[in-house]
Amino acid sequence: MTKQKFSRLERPRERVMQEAWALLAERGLAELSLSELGRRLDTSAGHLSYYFGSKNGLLLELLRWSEDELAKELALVVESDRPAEERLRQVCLLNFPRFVGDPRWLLWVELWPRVMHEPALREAQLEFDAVWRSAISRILSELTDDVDTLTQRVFALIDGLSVSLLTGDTTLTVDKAWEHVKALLPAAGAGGLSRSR
Amino acid sequence: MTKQKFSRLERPRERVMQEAWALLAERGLAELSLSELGRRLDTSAGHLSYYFGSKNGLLLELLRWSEDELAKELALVVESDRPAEERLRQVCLLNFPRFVGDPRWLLWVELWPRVMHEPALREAQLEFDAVWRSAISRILSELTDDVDTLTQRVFALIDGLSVSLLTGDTTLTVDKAWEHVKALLPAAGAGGLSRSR
DNA sequence: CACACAGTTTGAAAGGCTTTCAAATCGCGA
DNA sequence: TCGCGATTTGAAAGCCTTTCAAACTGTGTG
Repeated sequence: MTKQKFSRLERPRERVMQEAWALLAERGLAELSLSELGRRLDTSAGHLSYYFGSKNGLLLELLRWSEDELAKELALVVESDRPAEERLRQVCLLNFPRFVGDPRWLLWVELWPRVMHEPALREAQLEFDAVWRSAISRILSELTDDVDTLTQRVFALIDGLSVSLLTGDTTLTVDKAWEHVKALLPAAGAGGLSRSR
Repeated sequence: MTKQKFSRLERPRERVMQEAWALLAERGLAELSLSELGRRLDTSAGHLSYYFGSKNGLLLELLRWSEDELAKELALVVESDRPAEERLRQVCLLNFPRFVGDPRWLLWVELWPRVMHEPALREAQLEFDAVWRSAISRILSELTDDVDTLTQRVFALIDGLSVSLLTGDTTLTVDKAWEHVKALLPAAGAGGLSRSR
């Protein structure tokens, strides 16, 4: 009784993910329908709904798929022996949107307004958040005593910067975004932005 | 030829806004349909679509409606003669979500992922953002020389904190959120979070 | 080797949504 | 009072997701 549940789609699963990802990247969230996805994959919307439970189920799996991938790279970064600041920088670069409309952040943003009304989504949010939070927390513990406070601050700033990068704020670049995060770290070099007088 | 366009709905318009707002607050974005709204207002979905141009049109008007309201209060705060830090605090309190699932922030979050593909939405985003950005900017100019940089940083942090407040992060309160923003200001009192050694 | 059967796939149906449309209605200015 | 543009209605069109029965696998068993 080997559990062969869904096994037939196991290889194709990857294909579904990639196609959905591509669709998200080129057309945006509004255009991602199970119908359209089924059309592109030569299968039926009904089947996709069955396989993922629901459209939201697919979106969640898609987010999980990409977070799992990133988690591996994140572990490497966190465990490297570079200086804390450099590790934090790499975490930021890993987390920031790679380009305007990056599907991963599209999914995150889509998740937020639904979290209040759907416990399953809230759970997913907490689960994925925890990965990044603990990574940041571990690094910051080498730089500050009030780890929780600084982690919360850095995490929120990263979210805000990511939204700007996602939506295509032309005044912000990834490098600048990192500078903003770095500025939250305890004074290692130049001080804060004060008023010369 | 007095332009009476839409005048018949002008008074009822307020009622539409309020009902939509209430619906958003109690049931969330996923449940806000023109059909449901029409049902509650004893009119038809078709009419709402005609009047607002589209469902997105309604959402945009709803956001504009609430931003306009806040802009008035914002002006009062910015022009008051309290110390810069206190004015900034009031701006933050004005801007942060008032409760978990605050419709205004629900609308903001809904706006973001659509901005890349719909020029009209991008324009609205820039317009509304500018109001807050310039208010923050004006205040920060009293505290720092590099106004643009600090404004961008503060603005991003506020966004990130707002998302946390919106989704109901139990470890964050409005007061704590303000403390985070305050910590970005040039050292007026206690220094940053460094590591005691 | 055939068969049973759980698990998968299909295509159509159900029901909800937004948007469009023609027809009915309204109300202002002449 | 009438004409006419603007509004309102309700139904239709066309999309979507989800559900469902029916057909189809492939694997383990007799």
